[in-house]
Amino acid sequence: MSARKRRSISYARIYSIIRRIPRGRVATYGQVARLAGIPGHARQVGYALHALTDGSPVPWHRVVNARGGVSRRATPGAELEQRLRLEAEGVRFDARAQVPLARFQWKTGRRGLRRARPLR
DNA sequence: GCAATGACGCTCT
DNA sequence: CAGAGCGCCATTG
Repeated sequence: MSARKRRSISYARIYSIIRRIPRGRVATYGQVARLAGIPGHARQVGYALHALTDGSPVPWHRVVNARGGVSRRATPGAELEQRLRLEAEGVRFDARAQVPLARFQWKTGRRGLRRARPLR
C-alpha cells in the first residue's frame, strides 16, 4: 500500500479548525490536531498558536491542554487573560485551575471526541 | 536556503 | 506521585 500521504499541515488549516470552536466551549491541542487531520501532532498546534498574532480572528483562548489547563506561555499574564476570556464565555475552572473537559470540551461529530477518559 | 523558534501529549522510570 | 525523555513540523528573519 502506498504510504500514507502526509498532508502538509499548514498553520492556516489549524487556525480554521480553531475558528470553529463554539463560544463557551474549549478544545484541546490534541483534539484540534485530530480535526485538522494530523492526529498525534498536538505540538504543531501549539506551535501554530504561538505564531498567532494579536487581532487574529482565531479564538486561541478556547484551546487548552489535555488536562483542561492553560498552557504556560512566554508572556506572563497572558495565561490569566485566557482564563478570563473563557470565564467570560461561561467556561468555569475548577480548584485546580483546569476546565472540566467532561463539561466544556467541544464535542464534534464523531471524529473529534473519542478520548474522554481520565487523564492520569 | 538555512537556522532558530516554539501555546503538547504520552510513556516510562 | 513527579520528573524526564521522545516524537513532530511549519513559519520567520
